Amino acid sequence: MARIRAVYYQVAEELKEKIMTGGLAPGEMILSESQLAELYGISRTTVRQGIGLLVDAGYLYSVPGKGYFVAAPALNKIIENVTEAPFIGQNPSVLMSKVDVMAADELLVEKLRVRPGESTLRMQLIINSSDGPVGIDNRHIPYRRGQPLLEKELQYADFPDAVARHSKLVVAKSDLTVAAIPLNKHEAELLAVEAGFPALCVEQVLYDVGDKPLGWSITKYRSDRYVFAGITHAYSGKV
Amino acid sequence: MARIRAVYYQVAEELKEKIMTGGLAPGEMILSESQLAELYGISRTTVRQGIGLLVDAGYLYSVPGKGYFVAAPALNKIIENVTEAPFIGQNPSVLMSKVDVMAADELLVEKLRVRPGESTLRMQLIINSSDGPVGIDNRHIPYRRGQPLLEKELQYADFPDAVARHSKLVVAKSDLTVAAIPLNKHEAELLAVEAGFPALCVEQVLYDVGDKPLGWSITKYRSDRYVFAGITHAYSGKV
DNA sequence: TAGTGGTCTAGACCACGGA
DNA sequence: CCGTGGTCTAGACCACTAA
Repeated sequence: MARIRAVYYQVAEELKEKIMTGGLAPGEMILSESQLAELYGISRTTVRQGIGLLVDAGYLYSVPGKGYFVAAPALNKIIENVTEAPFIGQNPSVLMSKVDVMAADELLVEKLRVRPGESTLRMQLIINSSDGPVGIDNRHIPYRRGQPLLEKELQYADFPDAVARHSKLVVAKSDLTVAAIPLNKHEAELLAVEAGFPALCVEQVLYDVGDKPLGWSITKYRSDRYVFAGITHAYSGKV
Repeated sequence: MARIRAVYYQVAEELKEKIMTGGLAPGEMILSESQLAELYGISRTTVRQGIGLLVDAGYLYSVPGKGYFVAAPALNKIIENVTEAPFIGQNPSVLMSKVDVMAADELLVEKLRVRPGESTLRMQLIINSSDGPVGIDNRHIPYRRGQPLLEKELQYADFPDAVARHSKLVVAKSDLTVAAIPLNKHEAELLAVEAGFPALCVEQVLYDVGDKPLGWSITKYRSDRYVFAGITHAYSGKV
């Protein structure tokens, strides 16, 4: 085997090619590790390294005691989110319009699992483009006594960043929902449209490694100036 | 080392623990492969296997010639999509309301990159729950001469499935956008609301391995009966 | 020059599946 | 029983980084 790329990488590419061109059908078993090692004149370890790439990428799966099988391709439900592109309009900028500490109401108790009445940091940010207002972002973080309010940190970073900096904890998970809602009168005013105008409502709850809520953000975008976009793949990167 | 789990797995878990409890800060270099091998009394290969898990999961990254470093945790932009949960209402069912072959208009030429006027298969599906209509799904697939119309295949499978079966090609990628739009009079009638009612509009273009469009689906959901939901993680599965 | 991660070898033993 | 993948060892050479 020539050494343009690593040998294990070539093994992976060759197998992938056989799979993608139909030489190996879904459900079919491929040659065993030992057979491939002998076929290519390389060690079993190297064969395993190549096959490992294809398993990780979703082309193959292993059945211990039997062998490797070609996986049925299926668009998995993993979305690579593109957050920058969807702005319709240029030069997005963010303006912190309100910051205060409020007592947790029912909604905050539910979202952040704090005690009713507990102090909560609330921020409102207006997202603008050169064409005018795009969205309103309302962010809520449980207030920790003695934690200074670093506005510049909270303002400029994106929400997960801001929360991680403020809470000094690792944001490990987030739940995300995207919905369509009509804007109420106040929101519509801020976004320079009439009440009832449809908005794209992106809500995100951030959690630490122990599933404790660290922050809650709800952003309402003018539907004519923002869309939520992403890409899904049947096979994941590499090889 | 006891053999409750594989040794390499224990190595990964121990390192992960050190990272998550702050014993190892982001940007910090960990012990080298050889040092860990000696420390645990195992081979370098086994250490590498364990470290590999942490690299894949996003806890560590390697700098050849230098060492492994603790990665700064960041909620990545990968979303595990939950498609089943978001139905508000029970017992979703799908009704194929229209199937025909149409000549490609401008929109179809853009989305499916077919020639203007080319035959295109069009389907309209109404999504219902026990509470009433939820959404309208419009699906478009380039028409291939001699490809029989297998309604039952096209109706019951989800769109990527249906396209894969019909085109007999692997659906490898899809572009997805989620937007908020007001329903027009006809759509509003089908969904039993008044015109202008906000809808969540989920659009998906499916591509084969060569980025050739295989199908285009645009679904409009009643905003009070459907939300788009997902989960994001800073670290990906395993260990 | 010494140490690092990246690649590769030629073995070994194990649990498991199937004939 | 033999073949499979899963784990593990004890080496080797390489390209690269840093002192």
